[in-house]
Amino acid sequence: MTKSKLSVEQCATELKAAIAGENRRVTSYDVAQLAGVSQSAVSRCFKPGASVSKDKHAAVMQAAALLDYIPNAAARSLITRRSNMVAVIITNQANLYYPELLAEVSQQFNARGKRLLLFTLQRESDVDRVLADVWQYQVDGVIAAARLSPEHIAEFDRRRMPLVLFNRMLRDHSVNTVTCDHLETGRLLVSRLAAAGHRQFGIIAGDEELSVAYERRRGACERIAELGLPAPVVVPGQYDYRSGALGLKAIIAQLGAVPDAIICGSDLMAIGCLDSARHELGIDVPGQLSVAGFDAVEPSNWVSYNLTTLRQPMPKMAAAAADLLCARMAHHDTETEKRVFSAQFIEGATARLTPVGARLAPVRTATGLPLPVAIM
Amino acid sequence: MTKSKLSVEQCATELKAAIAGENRRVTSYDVAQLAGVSQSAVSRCFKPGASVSKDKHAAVMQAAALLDYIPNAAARSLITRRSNMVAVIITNQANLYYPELLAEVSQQFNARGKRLLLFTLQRESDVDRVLADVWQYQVDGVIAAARLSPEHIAEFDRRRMPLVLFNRMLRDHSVNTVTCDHLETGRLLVSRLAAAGHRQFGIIAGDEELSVAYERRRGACERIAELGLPAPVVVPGQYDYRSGALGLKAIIAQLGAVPDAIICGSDLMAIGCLDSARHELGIDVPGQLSVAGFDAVEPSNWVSYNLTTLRQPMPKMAAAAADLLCARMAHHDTETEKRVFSAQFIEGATARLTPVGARLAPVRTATGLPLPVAIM
DNA sequence: TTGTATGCGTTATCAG
DNA sequence: CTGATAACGCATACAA
Repeated sequence: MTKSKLSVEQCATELKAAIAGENRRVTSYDVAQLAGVSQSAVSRCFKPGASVSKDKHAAVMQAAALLDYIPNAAARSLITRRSNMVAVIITNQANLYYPELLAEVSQQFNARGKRLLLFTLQRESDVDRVLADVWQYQVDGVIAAARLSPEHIAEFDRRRMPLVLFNRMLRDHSVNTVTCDHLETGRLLVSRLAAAGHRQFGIIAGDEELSVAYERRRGACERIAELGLPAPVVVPGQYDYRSGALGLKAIIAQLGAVPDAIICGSDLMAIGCLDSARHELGIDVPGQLSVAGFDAVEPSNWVSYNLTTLRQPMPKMAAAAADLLCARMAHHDTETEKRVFSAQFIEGATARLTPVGARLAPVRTATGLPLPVAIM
Repeated sequence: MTKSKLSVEQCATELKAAIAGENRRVTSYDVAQLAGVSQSAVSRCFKPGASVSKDKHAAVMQAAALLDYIPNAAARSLITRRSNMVAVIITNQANLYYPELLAEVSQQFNARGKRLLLFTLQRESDVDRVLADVWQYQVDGVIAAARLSPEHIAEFDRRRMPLVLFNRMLRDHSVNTVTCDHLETGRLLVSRLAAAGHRQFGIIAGDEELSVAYERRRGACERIAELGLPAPVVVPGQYDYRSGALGLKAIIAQLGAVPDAIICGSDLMAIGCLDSARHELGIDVPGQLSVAGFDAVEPSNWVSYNLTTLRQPMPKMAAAAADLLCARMAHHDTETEKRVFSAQFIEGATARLTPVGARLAPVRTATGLPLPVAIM
């Protein structure tokens, strides 16, 4: 036994040397030769539910280990037509929640045996260049946290490439989507602030080409109108820290006074607004002015800020995106679905709030589908 | 002309239908057939420096466009033995500078025609599982911002897989590395603080299994000893916000007093320390206590903090990593190189500092190689 | 259970 | 410049 094993090892070293000499990779043929079986037997040994006898399996695995053999994913994907890779397209915003998103999505797909091919966009316009790569690399599906045009969507359809949009809505298009109900979230924030007596609102919006920013702003405006409050002052922003200070000043200038509350399209802007109000303009927050944001990025929770904000259930959203995409990859004919989550209200300490009295209306989904999970 | 073109288009639609019927992909053979050329001609048309006649090229490209043909990267990588993919292995720390790293690295490699296969580690121990995937996917090289054991390094060598360590040092191992001179950075920080009169230091270290944390701490301690200052109080931390407050209290408890300055292994800890000092313990920073961090993450620059810290030149480091890896991928026999950058001192306002008088000693590299760029 | 033979879609080689 | 042909490394239908 020991003797035979030794000789196998000797053969292995010889074989490895030969392979290195030919300057090629270790293939299943090499393993087969060393183990004294056919190439297909080796292939089967590396396939989960294959039918191989116990001792043959052992022999193959030993040979494979001796040769440092690992199946070649490129060759496999060529024949199986699945690469087990998923592309993630993500805009390179200063958005502090993207790392969290990326970490969650990565974890979810790894758990499902998929690897992530990462595409970060400097500008939204890079998406065309990136898509060409996506097609080349034969990924099994795509998660897009970037703005896609209807033409892009059409190309996904044409190529039958499974797609899940993350926090990007595209009206009138049948495409898998995972989002928060940002409209409802905007409404909710106004409701809570109005209940505490705030009447004059200022809004620092994000880039309204983004559905997230648009919906948050629209939800807030809608609710303000419904409640018969004065029209809010809306100024644009870029989702970054600097926009917060600029927006605050623009609102004050436009209104000729400090409003009761400022709603910012993102935490970054809220934090910028807060810093400017407190340290630059000497405004008491929340005594004189309430400030609220969206996203609950890590710094919003720091003692210096303790921001009133709304948290997206990122882990659940990432899991949902993975589920949706995997389902679509398994059966191309599954119906598209929009999963809409609701955000969790974080009271924080930058807004004057009264304890929540009335329960809020249930979150509605755009498709009328049932809401998977109500986080509130 | 128009007539012939029309007929080509008709053929294209027919061909596409046939392909769809056979449920297969569009291949270079299909394009060749439609364009009336050989398959090799098609292949050449998609290769940058190929020799194809002008009109043939045009015909092929037209046919390709009509059929939505894109070369299959898996098949290409099978024959060329290059996948044009680079793996990035990154620990999923709350480290706020990782998104910046990822964005920069992504951009750098995309510019060089490489795609990123992303592997995020929940725990450092996941690295074994991840490496198996790395071998499978036939990536051309690996950027690792994670802790690798000498055994791991050995496996990279054995498989002749190009590797660049990012901000991880491995002593006594010949491996491409891009880092900041964290030792010098620690020394520098102490020098500046000592020059301003700080004598009693506290240090909140990071996880010292990480070379970054270890070197920052050691550099600081070394310099403190050299200057003949009292021994610093060193407490452990986890690189996160919470560790800052815990560390501060531990230092005060251990010392029985508030030290002159606290050096934190990361900005996150410095910010946590700062918040705790100011808002929890009522300590005046920098009047009573100076606080400094490392990394210059985005929040360190916010008005509420304006942290004294040191910035790693991330764009240059990412570019260096890409350069190093690409060089190694092109010629496997290039010598290993350690590129050591120096950090930029950010004065901020959380430490009492005197204007810099004496110039600092030049940064030294571990290998004695010239320093590529002195950022200071 | 096992081996044989074939094909996945491309690039490389070589003769014309 | 062009086309035929041979790899690349694997998975799978089929025969044994």
